[in-house]
Parts: sequence; C-alpha cells; structure tokens
Amino acid sequence: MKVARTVSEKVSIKEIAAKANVSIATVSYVLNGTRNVRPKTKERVLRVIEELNYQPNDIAKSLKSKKTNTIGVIAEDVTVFNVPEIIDGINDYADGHDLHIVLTNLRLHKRVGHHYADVEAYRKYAANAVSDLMSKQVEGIIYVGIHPRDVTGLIDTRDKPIVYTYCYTQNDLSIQYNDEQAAYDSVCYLRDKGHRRIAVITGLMDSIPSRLRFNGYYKAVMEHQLPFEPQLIKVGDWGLDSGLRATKELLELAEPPTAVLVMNDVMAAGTLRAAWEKGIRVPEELSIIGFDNREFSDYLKPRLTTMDLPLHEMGYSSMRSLMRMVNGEPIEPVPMPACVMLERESVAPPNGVQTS
Amino acid sequence: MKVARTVSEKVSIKEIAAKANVSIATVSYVLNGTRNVRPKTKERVLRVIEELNYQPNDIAKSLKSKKTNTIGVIAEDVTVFNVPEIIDGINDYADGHDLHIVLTNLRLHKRVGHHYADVEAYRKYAANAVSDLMSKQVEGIIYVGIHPRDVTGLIDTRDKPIVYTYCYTQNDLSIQYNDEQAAYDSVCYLRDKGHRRIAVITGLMDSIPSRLRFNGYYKAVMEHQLPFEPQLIKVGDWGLDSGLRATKELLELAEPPTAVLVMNDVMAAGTLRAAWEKGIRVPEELSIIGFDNREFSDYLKPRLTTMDLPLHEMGYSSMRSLMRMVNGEPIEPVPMPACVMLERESVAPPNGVQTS
DNA sequence: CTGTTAGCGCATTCAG
DNA sequence: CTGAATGCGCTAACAG
Repeated sequence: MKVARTVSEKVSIKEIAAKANVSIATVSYVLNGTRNVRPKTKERVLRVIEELNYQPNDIAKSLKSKKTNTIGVIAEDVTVFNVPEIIDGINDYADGHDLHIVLTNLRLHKRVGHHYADVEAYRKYAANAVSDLMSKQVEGIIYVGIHPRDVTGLIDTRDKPIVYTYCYTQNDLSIQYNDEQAAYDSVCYLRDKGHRRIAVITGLMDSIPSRLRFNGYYKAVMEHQLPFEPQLIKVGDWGLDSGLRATKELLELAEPPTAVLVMNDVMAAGTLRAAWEKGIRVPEELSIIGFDNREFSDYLKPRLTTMDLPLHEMGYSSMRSLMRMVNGEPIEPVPMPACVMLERESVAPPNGVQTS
Repeated sequence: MKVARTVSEKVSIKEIAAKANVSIATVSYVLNGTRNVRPKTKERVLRVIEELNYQPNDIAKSLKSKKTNTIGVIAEDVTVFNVPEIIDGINDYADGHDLHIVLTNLRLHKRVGHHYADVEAYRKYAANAVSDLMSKQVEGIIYVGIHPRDVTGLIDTRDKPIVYTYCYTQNDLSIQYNDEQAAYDSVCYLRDKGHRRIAVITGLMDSIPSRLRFNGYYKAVMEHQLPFEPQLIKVGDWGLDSGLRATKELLELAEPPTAVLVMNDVMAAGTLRAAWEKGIRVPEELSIIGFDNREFSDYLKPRLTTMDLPLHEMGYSSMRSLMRMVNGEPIEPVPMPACVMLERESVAPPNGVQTS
C-alpha cells in the first residue's frame, strides 16, 4: 500500500527503529542480512520501512564502511565519437556489479581544439578532475582519451588505481585495441579478394594509430609479396579533403591501385567523392576499406566496408581490470581487444575477377 | 616542496591538527575560510596540509552539511546522437558551479531496441536508477531522453527536484527545443529562396516531433499561400530507405516539388540518393533541408543544409533550472531553445531563378 | 582568535 | 536474538 507521504525530510534508520519498537542495530541487521533476526520482528521492521518509504543513505554508509562503490570516469570529451560507446561499456560492467559512475568531462575539444598534443594546455583540468574525484572517495579512475596517444605523466593519482583507455601510457595499465592487427587483416582481406596493388592513405604520420596501422599494412604487403611502391602510400590528415586529394593522386597514377586502405571513415568519404568525381566506380573499379565504423559510413553510397572498433569492450574491459586492482587481485595481462571487419559494399574483386 | 609520500592511508583533518598543534576546528576554519585565523597559525596549518598531502573527504563533509553538490543524470542511452552534446552542456554548467555528476545510463537502445514507446518495458530500470540516485543523496536529477515523447509517470522522484530534457512531461519541468518554429523557419527560408512547391517528408506520424514540425510546415505554407497538396506530403519512418522511397515518389509526380523539407538527416541522405538515382541535380533541380545536423550531413555530397539542434543549450539550461529548484528559487519560465539553420550546399533558388 | 564538543546516518562491536 | 555504545571525518555551535 502506497502512502502518500510528501516528505522532503529524510527518514533515517533511527525513526524506523522507533516506530518498530526495536533498536537501530536490529534495523541494520534486517537491512543488510548481517545477522539473523526473529521472523516476526523482521517482518514488522520491513513493514515500517515500506510505510515510511525509507531510503538508506549511502553517504553515511560510505563514511562508515569506507567504500563508496563509485568509480570516477574522466572523459577527455564526451562529444567525440569514440567516448559514448566506451562509457556504455563501462556502464554495462557497472550495472552488473553495483557500481556507480561519477563522470568528469574535460571538454578538451571545445577548450583546446585539436591541440591535445600540448599536454600542458590541459594538465590543470586533468589535475583538478583527479583531485575532485579523490575527495569524492572514488575507488578508482578510468581515463578515456579521444585520440590514441601517449599521455604518460598527465596526471598523478597517488596510488589510487587507474586504467587508461583509448590512449597509451607507460607506467599504468592502458587498454587499447589492436591497431596493427586490424590494418594487417584489412590488407589480407583485400588480397583474398584478389587485389595486389593496394594503396594506403594514412592519417597524420606523427600519430600512433597511423604508425601502427602502417606497420600492419607493411607487414601484410611483405608477407604476401604484394607490390610495395611509394606512390601507393599517401599521407592524409584525418580530414575528408585530405582523403579526396590523396585519392585523386592515386587515381592519376600510370598504374593506379585496385584497392585502397583508408585509415579512417572520414577520409574514406573523401575517397568515395574523389572516385565519383573521376568517374571511377566503387567497388567495381576501386575497392575501399575504411576504419572506425562511424555511423555515417553506413549511409554512404556505396555503404562503406570498414573496421569496427571494439569500443564497448574497451570500456567493459577497463572496468574489469580496474576492479581487480581495487580488490587487490593480481592484474593478469588482458589481450588487446580486436577490431572486426564489417563487410558492406565498397569492396569487390578487381576487374570483376572472381577468386576463391 | 613535494614529499614523496606513498600513502594509501588517508590523512584526516585530525592528523593535520595534531601535527600543527591546533584543534581540528581551526584546521576546518582555515580550510573553509569560515572564520578568521591568525595568519601565522594559518600558514602553519597550510604547510602541514601541503606536507601531508591532505585531501578533504567529501563524504564526511556531505554527511554533516547535508549537501553533496552532486546531481544525478539519467540518460536513456548515451550512445544515441543527441545525448553526448546534452551531457556536455550539463558539464559546462556543472564546471562553473562546483557541481558533480553521477551518470546513470539506462542503455535503452540496447535493452529494448526501438520499443521505447512501451514504457513498461523499462520502468524498472528507471525506478532503480532513481532509487540509487536518491540513496546517493543527489541534489536533483536530470533525465535525458533519446526521442522527444511524453514520459509522464515514468518515474517518481518523491519531491526531489527533476528536470527532463529531450522529452516531454506533464507535471514536471521539461526543456525541449522549438520544433514547430524550426520547421516553420525552414519553409520560410525556402520560400525566400523562391520556392513555392515545397514538399515535406515526415517521420513516423505518431511521434511528437513529426506532428510539431508538420504544424510548422503547415503554418508557413498557409501563411505564404503556398500550394498545399496531399501529394507533396510523404510519411517516412526516420530511416534512410523511407526517405529514398518517398523522394522517388515525389520526383515521379506530374508536377514535382522544387524543394523538400526532410524531418531528419538520415532520411535526407535517402533523398540525396534518390535524386542521384533519378539523375536529378541537387540543389539545382531539387533543394533539400534536413533536420538534426548529424555529423555526417557535412560529409554528404552536396553538403546538407540542415537544422542544428540546440543540444548543448538544452543541457545547460536544464541544469540552470534544476539548480534554481534545488535552491528554492522561483522557476521562471524559460523560452524554448531555438534551432538554427545551417546553410550549406543543398539549397538553391528553383530553376536557377534568383530572388531578392 | 582558538579549543571543546555534539552530532550527521549508519555499521559494528560488546554486553546482555 | 536484541540493545547500548562507539566512531567514521567533518562542521558549527558554544566556550573560553
């Protein structure tokens, strides 16, 4: 029976003890099942709890137990595409383990634009975030980056467990997907379709993903004895226009590639546009593989075949590792989450040739 | 001077009082500036604080002061496009007001798919979220929807202040953008470009945004005495294919429209594709206005002119209103945040005709 | 100006 | 099985 109590005043364990004619300890026992309580008493307490609509006060509980069941998440910027899915993974784990999330959003993109290479520019924001989280007595921290780069030394958590994800760090645990493997797999996939002249459009070459993905490309090309020519390697800047420009150059080659691995979907959209402008049909005359599985890649024409990033898994895995640290369990090395190829419409055998 | 203390054990106000030869009250005073303290004493205390690397315990502070400076955010699903920007707005306000955010992610999209109309399916998730947040003693709650619909009665916050955004509610404050005005403005914009036969592709007609936007369309059409013909009205389902199909039908009309207002960018991508398939040039032969300013709308060819949603403002404004409620200030009615037209490349005068 | 002290709501001894 | 008492870290009266 719901009683229409319009209370703002909190009812505490003490009041319910009084109304049920028991001590506060007894109430605590029935609440937590810490000890056996006579069924009749228990029921009486439970009823009063129901009637008064008692809600336990986690603050008081935490003060006593020194556990908050709360972890702090520092996101460099929640509006960047990779972050929400990672947070979703974090929440997925948290839901199943009675954990709560305090979210700090550094808003890096809006505050320092693309200058996230300049760590000093936002060190103070990060330090403040950590400090606030410490005061809130979080059990641990997860740091979610917006671009895979090395952030070693950015923050000091003073022995509070921390896990980094979507970025790299030297002295702490960081969870990243396997960039090199993904690029390697892409090239193998194209080769299996019958391609040999496979070009690559990289992102900025001073970025870790570009290097790693290029390693994967190089490794596959060497392993399968595919033609490795400098003209087939173009450096982009992650932006659409750079993909467009690079692709045009590729298409103007005496012997153009039949396929191109583009290191993100945004540049791949540029590739698609370049092909369209040049009158080159995709995938019949040019196969394209993108990277990131951005939502729009499914809306392009043709629908883009791309590498899906294991973002949810990264969030989930970060939480699992963090909680092991929190509980003092040994941190067993976890395998890097793998990207998975999403086969859509932008890849076909070269010149309509079918291969087994 | 930084002392390399590798402490896990928290240092408390008591310890620093002891080391500084003052009472704990004095430490509290210098910490909070609650009262004047002799400069010399103050400095001594401050030094010990620095040396011991003291971090105040917000949990204890909250227990005493009955204020947590924390607000709970219940997001129906952080992976849906509108949510991150709204959260960003919430953070923007929070950063400037020493407020913290506990984030609850209902993960609706993954849990109930598109059946968010069936409130019962996730009432328990929402109720749990509220209950947890109450226990955590949040000062108030912001509920962030993923589709503008009426969620009245979904949750009961028992007098804890709550503000809803990106959804509607009867008895509480909800912050939504002005849908009708946006559609109205779009049609006026097209008319100003010289268009008269303006078609519309709606979303599902049982949705609030579709109705509101249609109202705006209708109002502008009537006001400017534009042709109002049933053939110019197509009902979509928010998906790309429905936009494609609707557009084809429009293009096959004896007298096709010169412009079309599409109620979201995803369907507008379908419109673009339909035009392409029909060999109709955009914007020369068909002008298109989308809705939502999804990121990909800037990657389409031509770049899509669209209505930008004031998501950041909605988050910010929700927080401002919520904090007024928390502080017992009167809630003055706030104007609905307005959408703003993003002029890009998908609109031109009809038949190349120039108008003033 | 500074010290003493009483709780905040709860969990957990320790006695009955 | 139950009640009284203690204290978590801190703030704010109240007393000097």
